[in-house]
Amino acid sequence: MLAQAIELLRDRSLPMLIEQEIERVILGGEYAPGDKINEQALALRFGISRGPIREALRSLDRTGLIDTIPNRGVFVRRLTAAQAAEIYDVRAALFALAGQCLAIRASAADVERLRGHVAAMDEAVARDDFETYITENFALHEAIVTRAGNATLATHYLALVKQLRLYRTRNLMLADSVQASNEEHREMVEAIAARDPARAYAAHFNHVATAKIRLMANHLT
Amino acid sequence: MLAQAIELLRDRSLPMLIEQEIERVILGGEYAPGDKINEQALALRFGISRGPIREALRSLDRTGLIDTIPNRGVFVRRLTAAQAAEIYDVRAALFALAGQCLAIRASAADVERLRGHVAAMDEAVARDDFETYITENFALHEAIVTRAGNATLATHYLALVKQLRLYRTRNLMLADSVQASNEEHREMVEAIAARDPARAYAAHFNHVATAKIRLMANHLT
DNA sequence: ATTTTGCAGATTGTTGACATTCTTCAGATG
DNA sequence: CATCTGAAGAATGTCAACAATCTGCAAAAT
Repeated sequence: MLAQAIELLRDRSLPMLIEQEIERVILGGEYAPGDKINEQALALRFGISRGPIREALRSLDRTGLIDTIPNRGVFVRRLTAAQAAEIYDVRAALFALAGQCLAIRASAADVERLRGHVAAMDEAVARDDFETYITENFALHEAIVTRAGNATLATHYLALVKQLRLYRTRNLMLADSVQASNEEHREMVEAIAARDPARAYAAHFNHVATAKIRLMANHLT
Repeated sequence: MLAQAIELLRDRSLPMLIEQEIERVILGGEYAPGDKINEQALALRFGISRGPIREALRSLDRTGLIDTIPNRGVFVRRLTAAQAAEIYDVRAALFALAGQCLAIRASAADVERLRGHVAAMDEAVARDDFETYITENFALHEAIVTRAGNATLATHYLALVKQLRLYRTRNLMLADSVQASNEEHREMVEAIAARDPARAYAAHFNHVATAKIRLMANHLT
């Protein structure tokens, strides 16, 4: 127990842990976009002083999850539809690059793993198990991005996805759109399996571009 | 004078100013990659306490300019050749997107401005004025990225360029490579002027990809 | 001779207190 | 009645001191 706690703090400082925790709180929806974040309240909640809290907030600010206004405080970032669209465009470019890279260097194990995620999503759709679908969906995207062999790419991509979680519309994925989305996944994975970089690039770009359109259409309702 | 200082602090807090200053010191080469950054020394240098210094460092850490090792301190980030190559690949993808976007929405004034930068670089090359060339070169890239109409894209692109400044090889641009580079600039700008997104995308991507090759070749010498 | 141990100094981590700024709202003013 | 003024309370900004950890080196042990 103690050894575990020590191990935890070996390369994770208190501000880093606090940052992770505040991020969880924000993305978990406990604070809504636009809400003010009170330093004292957080310090009290975690039983520490305001110093580490402030350090964590400076980091979250750079991550794009909060807005800091001097002498006014920090607020959960509020994304406009236009900003969300911007982020989707950048994300599409990065994801396409990831797909292209992975199509070049993917191992047989990589391909097998990706196919596993697609199959799991197929089953989840059949079972109307949306929770599993969402988990597997993220796992597939993360696997593609982290196995692409470019850590910088992965970092920036994941930062964008985090920011997008601040843009919560009625995010109820319609059953048929989910199925269509997984067809796109299949094309992505098969392009990678075929070791076809151009095809993978197109499939990955198209997937995010389509997701953007779906989201924007959803936004109008 | 006072009013100016007050105005400066209106939406720029002390930690933000300090962050900018530390960044300047790092990118200015005063600290070399791998060097340890002493909090106390910085606090003394700026005549403030360590609190704001630490906040600035947490932000710089997320920016990717420093590495933080708990209980050991912060160090100027050291980029390997492989990491620099990674960053170039991501940068190429983002810059290509910027070129594509700008080709769609550029105003006549935008095109004129871009052509002005290219012309200034032509003149600088003729005069062997490398300093001006570098300034204009950055100005052109920044103009393209900020006028592309996607703030997220600009933010991430500029962050990558900042990181690349940590990778200093013998960065003496050879005279003919500079001229070749400006020919690429001309093609980029003319593609934008022609309002041809696909051509602009290709020209911008090619420019960064070529720059990467030049840098990597340079690295082997 | 090599490794280990154990200080002493230096550096990072954290805290609580104080200074400054902002927010709120009641009361005054036109 | 609307607007302005200004004090009280609360929140952010900064600091200096203390605690915990690391580094370097000398002395001891194998």
